[in-house]
Amino acid sequence: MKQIIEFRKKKLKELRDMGINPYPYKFDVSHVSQNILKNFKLLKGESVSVAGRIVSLRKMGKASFFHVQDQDGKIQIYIKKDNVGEEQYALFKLLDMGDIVGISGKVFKTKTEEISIATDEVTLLSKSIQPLPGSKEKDGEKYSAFANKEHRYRHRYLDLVVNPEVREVFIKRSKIISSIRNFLDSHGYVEVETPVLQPLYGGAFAQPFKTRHYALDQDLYLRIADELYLKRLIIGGFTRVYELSKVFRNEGMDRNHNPEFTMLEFYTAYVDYFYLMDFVESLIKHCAEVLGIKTLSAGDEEIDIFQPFQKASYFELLEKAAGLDISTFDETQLKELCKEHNIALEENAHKGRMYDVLMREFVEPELIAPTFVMDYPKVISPLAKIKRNGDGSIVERFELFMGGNEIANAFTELNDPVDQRIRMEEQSELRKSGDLEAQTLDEDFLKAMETGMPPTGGVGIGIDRLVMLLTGQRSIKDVIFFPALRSQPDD
RNA sequence: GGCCCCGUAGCUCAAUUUGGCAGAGCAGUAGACUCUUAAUCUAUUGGUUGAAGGUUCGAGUCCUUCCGGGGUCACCA
Repeated sequence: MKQIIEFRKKKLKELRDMGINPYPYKFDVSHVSQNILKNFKLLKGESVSVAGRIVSLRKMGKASFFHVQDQDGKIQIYIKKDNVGEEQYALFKLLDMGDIVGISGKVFKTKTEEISIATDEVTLLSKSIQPLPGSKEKDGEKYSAFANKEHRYRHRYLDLVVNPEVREVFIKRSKIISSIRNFLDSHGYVEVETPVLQPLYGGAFAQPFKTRHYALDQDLYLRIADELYLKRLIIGGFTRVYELSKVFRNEGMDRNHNPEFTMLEFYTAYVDYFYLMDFVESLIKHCAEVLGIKTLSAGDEEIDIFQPFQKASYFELLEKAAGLDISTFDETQLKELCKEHNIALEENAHKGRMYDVLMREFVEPELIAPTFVMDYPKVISPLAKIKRNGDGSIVERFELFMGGNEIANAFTELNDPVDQRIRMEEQSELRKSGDLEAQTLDEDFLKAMETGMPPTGGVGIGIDRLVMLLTGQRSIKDVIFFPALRSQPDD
């Protein structure tokens, strides 16, 4: 390792002695590789210039081949001593895998029918002194691939250079996000920004990250949701707003959780959750359309995204799964039911918590085809409005499940300030009794709601999980460039 | 946080079962080679076996602790 870097530095010195700046300032690029490969007939024999990283190298005595990788592909370069002269070929001989070069030359096809560029001039654009991980491939099959996940996540730049399919996932991620923005913009939504640093956190059940503002001499929390601020904007007169940004939750990490993740929340005045179901369905179908996807694979099953999404009620699903009329159960009966199925419950678990646990155990993994689960218990939904024509224990809330994963969470928002105060007080009580994730009472928010909030529908969508679903990735770490890892002092 | 698995050269991996000289391919270096493509041929460098202790005549291998990762359960989205 040390010796490789020494050799590279020696080459750097040789290059400088030849009067070559190994780190020049610019290079004029006329074409990208994919463009040349697609338009060979037009470009055959034409002069082009490309730039990129050397990712394969077959040096021979007086003529050589290598591949240069640019933004979305790579192209073979042919360099012949007779064509470029002694000096240029000597420069070429000092190049290594990983160096960034500019090539100008003429487009042609080799004996073996590979579209290539015959070099007129090669320009070193950046000398690499750290070696790339070995990677060779034939017919798409990789040999000694760069596969160690930890190395890939810690050195994502290497992963991106060596594993082009990783780049594809992130290109798709970008497309999904821009298609969401386009969709919302074209439906009259205004993109807004609300505080990341908040004196009180709310809008979800989670523990926050805490930080300190020195000038204010005050503790602040990194937001766990955008909800309460976006509703303040609805109260202020905006009728359609969205925010697409990071939120932070101080909880365990695994295949489905990163401590910071990207969330979309949007709020629509004068609509209820029925409207939102249709809207979310169109939004997701729009993303799939932009990506050109028709089906998703979840385990062995193929899901048709363009089928109409199903709708089912929370308690119906739960009762069907358990074979019992659960909505009439009291706490003791629920506790026994959990016990029967070996589901662990914490000491202070309340009724809503038990519903939630049972749901997760019996129902959610079965929801493969896109399904809106409707009408949640009030106790686990302190910001949602009571179901019209109901008994008061159910709220108008839905979650969208696809492939067994929760993708969206939405309610007809509670806008009755008196009821909202009661619900927040209930959460406060739960908090006092030891539920660290119960929500805090936000007096300023209650005051805002007392000013009058229109009937409103609100949706939250976990973008990372949507991207996982639409790109077929099994780990959230594979849709986040730099996933959270414990820091390593050696690095 | 609990449990299970893993960590050996720049990369991919052997050697761990049964303790006995730390190895291979690729990458690198030197040389040959004017249509190669996992280029080829010849020669060759490269190691604190994640870290620290312990057992032993002897530890990559056994034991303890720690560090890091993966999986899973719990919690959550």
